[in-house]
Amino acid sequence: MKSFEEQLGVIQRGVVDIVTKEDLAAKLKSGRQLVIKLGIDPTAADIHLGHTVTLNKLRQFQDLGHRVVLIIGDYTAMVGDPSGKTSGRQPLTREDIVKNVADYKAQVFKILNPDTIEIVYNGTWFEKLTFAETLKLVSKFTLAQMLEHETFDRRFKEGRPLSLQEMMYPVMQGYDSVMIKADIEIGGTDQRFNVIAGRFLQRESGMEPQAGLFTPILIGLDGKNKMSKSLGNYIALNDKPEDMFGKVMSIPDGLMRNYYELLTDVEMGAIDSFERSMNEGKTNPRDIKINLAYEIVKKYTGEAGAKYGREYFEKSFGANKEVPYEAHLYEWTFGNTEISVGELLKHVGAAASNSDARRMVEQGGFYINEMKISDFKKIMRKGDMPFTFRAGKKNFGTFRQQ
RNA sequence: GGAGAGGUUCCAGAGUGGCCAAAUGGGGCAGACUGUAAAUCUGUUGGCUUAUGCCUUCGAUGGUUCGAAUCCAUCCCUCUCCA
Repeated sequence: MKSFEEQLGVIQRGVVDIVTKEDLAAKLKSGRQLVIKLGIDPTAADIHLGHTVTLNKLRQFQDLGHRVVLIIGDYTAMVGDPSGKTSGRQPLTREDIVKNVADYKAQVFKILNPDTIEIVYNGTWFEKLTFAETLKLVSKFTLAQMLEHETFDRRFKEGRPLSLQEMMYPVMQGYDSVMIKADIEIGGTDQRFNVIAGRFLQRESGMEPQAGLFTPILIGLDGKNKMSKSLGNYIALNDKPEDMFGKVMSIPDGLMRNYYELLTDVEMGAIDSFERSMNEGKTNPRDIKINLAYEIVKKYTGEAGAKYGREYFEKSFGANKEVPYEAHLYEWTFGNTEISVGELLKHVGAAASNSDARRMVEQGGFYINEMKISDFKKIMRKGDMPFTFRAGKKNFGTFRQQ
């Protein structure tokens, strides 16, 4: 096992808050193998880079030789997300959960080491709790304590709905920590309250409280909101390399440092020198971003994927750009031998409706064989194949007989 | 249990009988500019083989009316205060 100082250096990277530093230090100094906890929701199996921030941290702990426990919150999933507007989720069926977890594993093992990870469902203990035991657990908390949770407090003050069951979320998550005797819990800053509830319950149970390690919430591609699927500003682990590369390239410059630090293994010193060089005008920010995209894509799709992504990007948007029409091939799968361009746009997913397609065409965003098409009623025939099309910047492809 | 406020298009939020597919802002999309960055500017933003046309939409269902997001009834949901 590495020295205390070495461990701390690795652990602190990208971490915005530690509760408490003293507790963490004491645990690390003890020299024993620590239990590191991360809870996950088995609801959405589609992981994006925002989720990887904590996963990366977990991996670091694995590499340091600690015991990493991943808790699948099959019971917590019934409660609903306290931060969300939607309270009260539909309980997932056993099959849903099993499927989601399988999908989840396939993705997280791109980051985590499957050989040393422990995975447990919190239903293991929650399904055994009697109502009396549950009451006893809940009785440890007061309303005032709950209102220390900013999300609850704000909703309460703004007069928005706030259900009791939502308050079970921190209670349950805290109980998980008791059950696995967690030493350190990792989470985004939004997990602060829940992690502290864990410390509280552990102390109540006569245990040494876990330390909380908080990673920032990753900002999405828009540079403003947190990365999330529902906002559409995300990069999924399952994205194709070229899409992943392109998406990284579209982030605002100000986000680059953040992404380097949280999403890549590039040394902090190297990141600093990139930044310096950029600020002094020696390097085009674009090149630093290309490197960033390369690093990220490499992590999930390997060297080959990263190279392909970069080539694709440079061909599409570099100095002598040409649209890589060949990247998306379409066959003539229409019932008819004639089709309006509106139908075509809908078919390739560039437009949601005919009206949408019409708008795009009329606004000059549609090209067939590099020729701008401004007539919405233009008809394409099967015999016109092969031909290329482009609608806006992101939709393009080739229609051809396979 | 009682009293009051409220539920509008992706979001916020106007609209209180016809001029409302519904102001304004945000977001989205398209265009210009560019480094597929940021900022800025322009256009557009329910659907329909584009139409001084039709259909669907203003919590739900019924009703009044030539005509309803707007009025009435019932119901569902949220919040506030009181108990």
